[in-house]
Amino acid sequence: MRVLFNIERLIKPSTAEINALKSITSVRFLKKNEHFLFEGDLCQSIAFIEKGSIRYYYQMEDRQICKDFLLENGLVCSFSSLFSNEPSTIYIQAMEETELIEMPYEAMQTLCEDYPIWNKLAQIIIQEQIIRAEKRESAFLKDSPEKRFFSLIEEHPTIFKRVPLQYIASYLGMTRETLSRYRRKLHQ
Amino acid sequence: MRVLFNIERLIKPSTAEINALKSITSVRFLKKNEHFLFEGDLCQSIAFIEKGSIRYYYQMEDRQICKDFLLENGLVCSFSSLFSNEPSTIYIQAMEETELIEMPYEAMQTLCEDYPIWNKLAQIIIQEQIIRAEKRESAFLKDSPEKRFFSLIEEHPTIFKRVPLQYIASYLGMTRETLSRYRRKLHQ
DNA sequence: TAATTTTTGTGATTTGAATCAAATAGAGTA
DNA sequence: TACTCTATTTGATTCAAATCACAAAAATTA
Repeated sequence: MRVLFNIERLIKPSTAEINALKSITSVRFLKKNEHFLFEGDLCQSIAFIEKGSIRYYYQMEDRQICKDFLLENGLVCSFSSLFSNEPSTIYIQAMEETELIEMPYEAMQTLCEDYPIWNKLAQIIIQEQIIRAEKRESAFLKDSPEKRFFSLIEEHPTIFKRVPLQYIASYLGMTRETLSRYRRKLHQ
Repeated sequence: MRVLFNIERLIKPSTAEINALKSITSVRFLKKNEHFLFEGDLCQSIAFIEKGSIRYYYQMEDRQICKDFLLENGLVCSFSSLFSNEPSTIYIQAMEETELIEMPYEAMQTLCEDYPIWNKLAQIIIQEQIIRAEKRESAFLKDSPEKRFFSLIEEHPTIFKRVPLQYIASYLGMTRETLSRYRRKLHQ
């Protein structure tokens, strides 16, 4: 698993610890446009992206708004549903054929109790979420839509090759037309 | 401590557990406009607001932007500085005379190792942060500035009595003039 | 209390992004 | 390959919020 390879660079689990982790994971395939989670569902598991891409979106009356994209090694989960045990307010959907390594949250909690190393990893993951959220908030507070566009191009140029532009536009808080105009500005 | 009173409603710590918690706390007073943390500082503690109010803000070249406000029972901390061990990108400042119950993060980690109940509380707090961050992000994605203003009025009407309007305006991502116009709309 | 400073409110104007309306390009399918 | 459907681009127009300029109110300070 690509995911394990990356984890192993971060922390150094023993074979026993790895096997314990593996024992609670399962592989799940999503076809293009298939959903991992619907609005109203209870999120009860987390998953790593082994291959493919995922988007999170809010369904409004007349349009969809992307909250996030994830590529390989990304962690798929509606944390607010998982933690509050309330129905999800977002949809989570595969944008390409996607392979996930999934684990039930309950099994994960037991694993973390039994293996401190995985508890440590869980903590790191949660902390990353908070850091990510702060960055995202600051982008909306400090930057203009135009600035957000140029920052995204700089930090994640690959996104533009794998994600439909209309999704990116709503992620940046602008219309497709406006995104298109910034892209034009960029090329000439 | 008001904070303890609230914690006790959430979980049921024993006297020994409470004493262990108390042993790592200290009281800290901030005068109006005094800072809890400056940009560039390393955040190494967390604090509860016993009395008073706090704002978080980014200092731009020509203006300040409020990222957040906290009142009594609020948890004061630059999580991204604390978790990443990097200098803070925000200022944290008292808006009124403020009394804090502070604890060093390191001592807190030890406490959490020794007393599972406090580890549990720490987890709950972290989870709340993530839920809060998701709500805030969705407000920027889904709502217009006007909608954000009316939502804030509904959810936290008291804020308007304790927080200067210019701070609230930047928190909502608008100018003071625009906020002033929405307020007028509200009154007549 | 008056004087000063800071904050908030109001009107006029500008501007950046949304909306509306096609046109073009591209992907998927028969 | 042609046909359909969807995504993207482009232009014209509208609109909401920013900016600018100043007045009024409130808070601080002398």
